[in-house]
Amino acid sequence: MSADNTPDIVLSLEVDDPALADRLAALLGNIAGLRLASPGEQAAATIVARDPRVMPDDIALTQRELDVLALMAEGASNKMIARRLGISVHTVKFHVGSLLDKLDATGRTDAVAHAARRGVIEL
Amino acid sequence: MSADNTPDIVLSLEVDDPALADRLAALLGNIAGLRLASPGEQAAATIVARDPRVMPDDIALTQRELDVLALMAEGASNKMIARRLGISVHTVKFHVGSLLDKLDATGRTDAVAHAARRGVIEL
DNA sequence: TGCGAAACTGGCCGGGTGGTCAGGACCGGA
DNA sequence: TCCGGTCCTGACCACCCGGCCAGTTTCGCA
Repeated sequence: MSADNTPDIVLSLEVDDPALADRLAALLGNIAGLRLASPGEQAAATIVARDPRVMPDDIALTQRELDVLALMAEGASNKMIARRLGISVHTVKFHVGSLLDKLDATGRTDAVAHAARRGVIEL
Repeated sequence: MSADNTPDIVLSLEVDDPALADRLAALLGNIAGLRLASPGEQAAATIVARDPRVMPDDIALTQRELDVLALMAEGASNKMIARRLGISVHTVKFHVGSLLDKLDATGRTDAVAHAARRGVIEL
């Protein structure tokens, strides 16, 4: 806490680049009125710096995979996707499998999260 | 630029609460090695603070639900979440059920998408 | 002191999911 | 012409998911 009665502003760090994170932590470490959050502590604000990852070249999704991905992001089940695209559930599973592979995801939720992070889809 | 040859770290502010934004700007304004971004300037990192009042009205998630939600967004299965939080799979399902209810989602993928859209979690 | 909210646990079960096999049709490039 | 990629379909199976029922403890608030 500062000298006055105002509590410190608690900041948490979410910086991918370790070097940048270290520099920020060092700079912000001992500033009056400011404090870095302990792990798990609720922060008033968060310092964010994400790597803009290479994407469109790297991951080449086919049009059909993009169709399936979009419906997955809507929370649709394989059966729903099949109905909407007019194909069989088997084929949907086939595309979902390809997506999990290409996006390096462990499940459909992870796939949607990865795709959103990489800007492949917009939530 | 600092005295040494290392360029300043440029920070941009994305803080909803004007009072908090002012305090942060004042605190960070004159730190050697740090600089706040000019409007439109590309920043190395961003300080983010979503207005805490906007969302609890809308959707009031408990801390535990937020824990579970965060792990869901990482693609973790119920079993993984249970292990990471040190609770049983049943309890995880309980929280997931609450989340699906509160977020008006049909499944975990939908829940993560909804939460990301509403800014409850950051992908 | 009671009462509700939150967190936690258990069992059960229908349906969904993901992986693995198998195949066929189409099309463009080597 | 053959090859690879895309898209499509089928079957099988272990596992996961979500919903249902039931219960416990802890904590804060009226």
